[in-house]
Amino acid sequence: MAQPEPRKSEGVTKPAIIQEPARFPVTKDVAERAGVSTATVSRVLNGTARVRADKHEAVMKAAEELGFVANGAARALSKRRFMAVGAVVPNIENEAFIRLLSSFQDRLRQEGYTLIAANSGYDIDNVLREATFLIERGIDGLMLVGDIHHPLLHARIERQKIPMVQVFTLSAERACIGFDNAASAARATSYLLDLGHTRIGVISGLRKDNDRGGARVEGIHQALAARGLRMLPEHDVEISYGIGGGRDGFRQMLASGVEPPTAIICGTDQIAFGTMIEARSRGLDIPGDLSVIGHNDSDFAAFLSPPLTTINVHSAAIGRAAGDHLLARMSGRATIRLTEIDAELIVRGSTAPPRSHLRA
Amino acid sequence: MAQPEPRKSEGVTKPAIIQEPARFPVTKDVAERAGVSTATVSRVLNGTARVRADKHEAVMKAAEELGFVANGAARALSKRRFMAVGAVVPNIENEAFIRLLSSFQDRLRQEGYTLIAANSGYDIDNVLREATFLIERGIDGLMLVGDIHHPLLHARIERQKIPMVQVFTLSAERACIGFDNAASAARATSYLLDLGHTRIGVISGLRKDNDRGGARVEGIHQALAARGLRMLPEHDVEISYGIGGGRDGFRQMLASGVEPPTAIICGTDQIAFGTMIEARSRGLDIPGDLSVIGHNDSDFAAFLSPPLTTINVHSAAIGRAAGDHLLARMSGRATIRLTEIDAELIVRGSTAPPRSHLRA
DNA sequence: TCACTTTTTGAAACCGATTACAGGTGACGA
DNA sequence: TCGTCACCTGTAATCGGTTTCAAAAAGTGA
Repeated sequence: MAQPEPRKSEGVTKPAIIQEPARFPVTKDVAERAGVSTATVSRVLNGTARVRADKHEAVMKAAEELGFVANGAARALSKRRFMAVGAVVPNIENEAFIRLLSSFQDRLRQEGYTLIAANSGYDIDNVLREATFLIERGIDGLMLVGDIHHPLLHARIERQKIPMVQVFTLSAERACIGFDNAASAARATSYLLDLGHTRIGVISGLRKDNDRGGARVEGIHQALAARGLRMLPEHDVEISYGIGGGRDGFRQMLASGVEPPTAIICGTDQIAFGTMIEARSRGLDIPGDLSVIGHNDSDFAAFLSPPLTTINVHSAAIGRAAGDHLLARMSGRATIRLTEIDAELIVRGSTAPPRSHLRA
Repeated sequence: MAQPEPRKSEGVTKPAIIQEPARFPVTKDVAERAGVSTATVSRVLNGTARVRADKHEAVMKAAEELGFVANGAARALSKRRFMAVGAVVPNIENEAFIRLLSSFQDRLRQEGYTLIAANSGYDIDNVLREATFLIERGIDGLMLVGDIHHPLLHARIERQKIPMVQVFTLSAERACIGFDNAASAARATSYLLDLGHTRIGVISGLRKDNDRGGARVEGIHQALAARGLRMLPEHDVEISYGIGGGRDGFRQMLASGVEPPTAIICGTDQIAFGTMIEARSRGLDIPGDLSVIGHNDSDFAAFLSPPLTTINVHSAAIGRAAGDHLLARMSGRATIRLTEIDAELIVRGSTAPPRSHLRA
């Protein structure tokens, strides 16, 4: 078992053969092997200038044989281009953001850019932290969700002159791809009002540091006010995300003691699903006793019973447009500051006129 | 409207004031402002060596005032560490992989590493392409899903000496964090057999280039064979992922004309959900007429009616362990080649003894 | 063949941080 | 006061590509 003790002389001799750092090949190695200069290697491999056919071939052959892979850091340093963009989203596990990132990445990938995504957990300080981390990495562009961020963040982005685009929002100052959250929520509310609902509630995720969520609730209030109605404070509940959250939210609303709403607008389809489950478990009929509207048109929304009416925010289209926008900015092309990709109400079976309305 | 023609002399004069490249500050700028050398700036900012208090302060102040942000590429080049790891997953929109990536990233982030994720769409050539792209970027480590990859890929990884770990699989040769897909599927099958089922079917996603999916089906076959049973070819269907896929799959199974199975094991909870919907729409009772098992324990699984029996593959735990593993390898620490994080059958209401069995 | 373009090419500078190394400083004991 | 040592600090080399510049080679027309 015991290793034989190495002979002393071996220890003294330089460990030539054994140690052999086995570094991976660099341009210089390729250049030597092909009998050209490193400049020529670079020219061949990047196609940046004409090179005589025989040398071209020699370089290709040498690179192939050595299994040469360019060092990205060195390239980024000399080109002053990192070929990567960053994105900070509130929650990487949320379907809307996944679709956003997925289409955003696809678009960038087409032009050779890499996406580095981070999540902030809906915390303004985390957005700053993660974005700074990405900026230090050297990203060439940045996508953020929403318009309200740490003031230091904007300063940092401007200082580094990093092209930035905000999504799911329309801001007065910065480049945005998105929609008017208040207006779209107001539209959904008007739809419910037109059906005859007057007691409308909302169950949303946490609204702290979340301008979109806040704007949506604001839009609902406005639409109600426009018809001389208002929402009871007990009908406005804020929960942590998810199906369980939806159940809790609705339970909480009922526990408040006031007369329950006849319609609820939920922050996500998951919350809407939870609300439906809780309502059903209490013997309520959907949509007869309670209409429910979700957000994002998740896979399962159309398959619930009844199928869920939901607001499709077109995450994938927004991601693609954000990619287009940043790619343009990064290559110095002109861009439109605001791109509106309107949210759309998909009416399915979970909404109907309220019973009271039918009776009247 | 027309711009006034610029005076000729202006054209000749160098555009000094206007142009001003406005480069962002680099170490040298900080050094000058603080009256020290760049070496000291580096030492202060990284805390790599003691520096006299007054200089330390001067550097911090200068860096702050200039809004200095270190250039990641330069740092990566000189440290020969990129501080990023890559991951290639089959489908970024699949819940299991999202959880995997999310926990993997959290773990890495704790040690200052960045995750760069790519997806392959279950295509072996895409895995090669994306992984190569990441390697060129200079990643310090790599996570792959499954054990079967393009031979060139392994060669490339070895050549560049990049620590790599495979997840959701247990391979004979390479470092893995995962479980035995065949064994866990066999266990689920045995559970159904113990309930009295004899006609068991499977609906899975595409199995091409997907060793995990293949192994699972294999495990089911083995468990059946162990009791002298076998699966009808008509009961083995392969579909594209999703709820719609599940519906199609079950419809296809019924359309084949043979007697339908009394239990079905599905590749994902989405597929299981689709199967349940389709079965229900045909007047079948679950679990009375059909038992259904899913995979991954999605959020909604517990909330379906009946709640879905499913195999929890512990994606988050696997992601965390994969992070631990790579972090250890990247800092030269010893690691265990195989870590088994066993999948677990969560029994809920969608499985029960078959009617025929009860009658008997 | 010669003068003059045009195309290819290599040497060396450069990107911006880290770090090996050598030199400088001050403290302390003799 | 001097030597020694511990501790700081700056100079310069380094990482591995890209790119500028000027020289060399090749092509062109007379």
